[in-house]
Order: sequence, then structure tokens, then C-alpha cells
Amino acid sequence: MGIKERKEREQEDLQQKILDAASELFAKDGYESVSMRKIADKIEYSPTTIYLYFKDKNDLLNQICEETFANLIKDWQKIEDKADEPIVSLKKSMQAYVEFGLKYPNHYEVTFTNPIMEFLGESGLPFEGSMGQKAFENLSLQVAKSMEAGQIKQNDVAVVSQLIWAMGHGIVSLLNSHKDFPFVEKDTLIEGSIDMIFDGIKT
Amino acid sequence: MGIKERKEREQEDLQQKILDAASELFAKDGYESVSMRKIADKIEYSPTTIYLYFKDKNDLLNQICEETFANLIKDWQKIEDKADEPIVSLKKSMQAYVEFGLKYPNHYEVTFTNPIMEFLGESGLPFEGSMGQKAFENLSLQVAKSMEAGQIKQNDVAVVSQLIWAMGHGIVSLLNSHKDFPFVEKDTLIEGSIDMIFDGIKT
DNA sequence: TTTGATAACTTAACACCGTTAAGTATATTT
DNA sequence: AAATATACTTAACGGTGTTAAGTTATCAAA
Repeated sequence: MGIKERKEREQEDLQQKILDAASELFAKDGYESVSMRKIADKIEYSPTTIYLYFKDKNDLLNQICEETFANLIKDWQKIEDKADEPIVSLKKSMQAYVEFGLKYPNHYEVTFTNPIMEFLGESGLPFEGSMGQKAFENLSLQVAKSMEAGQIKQNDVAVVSQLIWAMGHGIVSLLNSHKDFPFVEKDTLIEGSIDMIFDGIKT
Repeated sequence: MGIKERKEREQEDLQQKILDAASELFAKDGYESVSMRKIADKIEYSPTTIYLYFKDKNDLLNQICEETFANLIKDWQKIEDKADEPIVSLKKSMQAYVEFGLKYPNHYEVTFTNPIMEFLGESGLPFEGSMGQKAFENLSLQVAKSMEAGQIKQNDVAVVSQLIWAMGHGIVSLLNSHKDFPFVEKDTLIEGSIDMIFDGIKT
């Protein structure tokens, strides 16, 4: 009775194929260029087939965002595994966040810039399974550890976490969306921001 | 010979009418909802008429962004007129920036989040007449003054200006585009960020 | 083994979008 | 009065997300 299983596998394959095609279009041509018809063309199915696997375009993009987040979390995990001082890990994580955003500008855009991403479930509470939630929890945890180690002067984990997030997002967002602006050398800006924010935070 | 003048006036009136209609649609229904046809409907002209006054949709949106920037600059001018200590003016300006972004989320989005805004002219140099350029110059000037007064420790005006801008943008962008996220109380976040960044900057 | 149901996919269509080419009516100039 | 320029509209092109209906192949039961 492995037939049912095989079919399920085939379904999952196609679902992943759609995700991959959409993700590739994204990376290559940017958000604007991702249309259901183009994705369909790429995988050689009819456009409507996609709707058998995803509720609508938002649902599809959302799942791509989830994959993007998952990759970020993986990067962060590596940093944490090194078990530096909490504040050092936190700083490295922020660096990784910015680099991540600059490396995958189109995925970053749709994940953090568009109001598509659903952080919350229907209950209004943070959605347990969401990668975005996990990522933020991860960041918060690192902030909490740094506070416990007495390396951050404020004592509100949520506030500090959100401020760090905002700073990282601001840099990525500006660098990515105003490519023509005469920005300071990228690394200078990244390091400068991290130093500045951590100067303001550290005990 | 006032006929020519009257006609020119009528043309300008219609141009402004288009801008106002588009701007209102923006404010009410957001970026997604602004279509050439809807603007045309609103002013009771045919869609193609808009193309007699604006090169394309980007051109129209760009001009709306210019108006948005002009309003921000006006707000900033008021702050500067009070002639506080440079660092105090700078802090107030940043507060005003964030409040501005939260007050007009849709205008803010199209102005700062989309890559539509043209900071640079065709020469590749900052475009003299652009309001965006003016706004950033304004910010830079305040940073320079604060440095001259010895109230900021770094000495690179461009770096610090861009960092402040990034921080402000990050907060506005996150608060606006992830409305469902369980953010800390808004004012706490705003003040926290400003304090933190200025703690890291001040001498 | 044939019939009937179910699943997977496609075709055709709807209502929208930005934009352009061609047409029209009005006003101005010659 | 005829020619020209101005201001606007109509119709159309090729694109978009999405849905309803149709098709085809696979599998279960009679």
C-alpha cells in the first residue's frame, strides 16, 4: 500500500517545485516580476495548477518568506553554537542579519518590507509555527542572555530586541531600496551602526 | 493678453487636481489601490488625460513623494527655528521624522520603501532640486552643527547622518508594515531608540 | 470487466492593470 | 473661411490575479 505514499510524495515534490521556481524568479528578477503565469511557465504547468497547492499568491509568497527566515535562523544557529560571550554573539547575529538582507535583497524585501508576512495566527497571538516568530524569539533570547550576563544596561528585553531589529532593518532597507544614494562605504555603515547601537546599550 | 495665462493656470490646476486625487487615494486605501483608472474616475477625466500631465505612473508617484518630503522639511524647519542646542534639535527632528512616518504610512511607504524615489539626477550626482536630497542635507547639516558644538563623538558627518536616518526608517518601517506584531508601546519604542542612538553618539 | 467516482490538471473567461495610437471636437491663427 | 494647434477621449494591446467549468486519467466497487 505504498501508492498513497508515493502520491503524497509527488504532491510535495510539485509543491516544492513551485516554491523553487517562484524563489528563483524572485532572486533573479525581483518582486515585481513574479507572476503566477511566469511561475507556471517555468515549471511547465498551467497557472491554475498553482492554486491547487497554494491558496493565492500571498500564500505562496508567505511560504517563500518562511523558507527565507529558516535560512536566517540557520545562520544564527551557527553563530550561537560558537558560544561566545552573549553580547558578542548578539553583535555577530546582527551582522549576519544585515549581510543576509543585502545578499538576498528580493527575498528580504518581500519578507520584511511588504505587509504580507503573517507574524500572528488567527487568535491574534504570535503564531507558534511561524519562522518569523522563531527568528524574533531567537533574537530576544540572545538579548535576555546578554542582560543576565550584565552586558546590557536597559532591562526591558522586548524594547531592546525591537530596537536592534529596527536598526538592522533600517540599514538593510535603505541600502537595498535606494541603491543610487551616495551611501558611505557599506561595511563602514554596518560596523558603525552596530558599534553605535551597542555603545548605547552596553553597560 | 491674459488668455494664455489663464490657460496655463487651468493646466496647473488640473495637474494639481490629479496630484491631490492620487494623494487622497493613497492616504485612504494605500499604495496597492492607486491605479490610473481610479484616479481618473475620481477627477472625472479619462485615464489617458493623466498622461498629458505626467510621463507615467512613476512620475506621478514621484511628484507625490516630493510633496511628502516638502511637508517633512516644513516640520523640520519649525524645529530648527526654535534654535535649541544642536543636539536637541537633532533629537527633535528624529522624533518628528518617526511621527511623520507613522502619521502618513502610505505616503511614507511609497517615498522611502519603494525604489521609485529618485535621489539622483541623470548625471549620477545628487539631484539638486529633489526634496529628498534637501531633506537629507538638512539632517546632515544638523549633525554637522552638533559635531561642531562637540556634542557628538564620531567625526564623520555622512556616517552618523545615515545611521540616524536608518534608525528612524527602521522603526517607522517595522511599525507600519508589521502592524500585527506585538510591538512595545509605540512611544516607548520611539523614545528608547532615540535615547539609545544618542547615548551611542553623544560625547 | 465494466461502471462510477475521485483526483489532478487544463481551458476559458472575468475584471482589473499601465500604457499607447488614433480619433474628435473645440479654440486659435492665418 | 480654412488650416492648425490644443485638450481631451475611445479603443486597443498585452499583461495581471483569480475562478468556474471542463477534461482526462486513475482507482474502487459492482
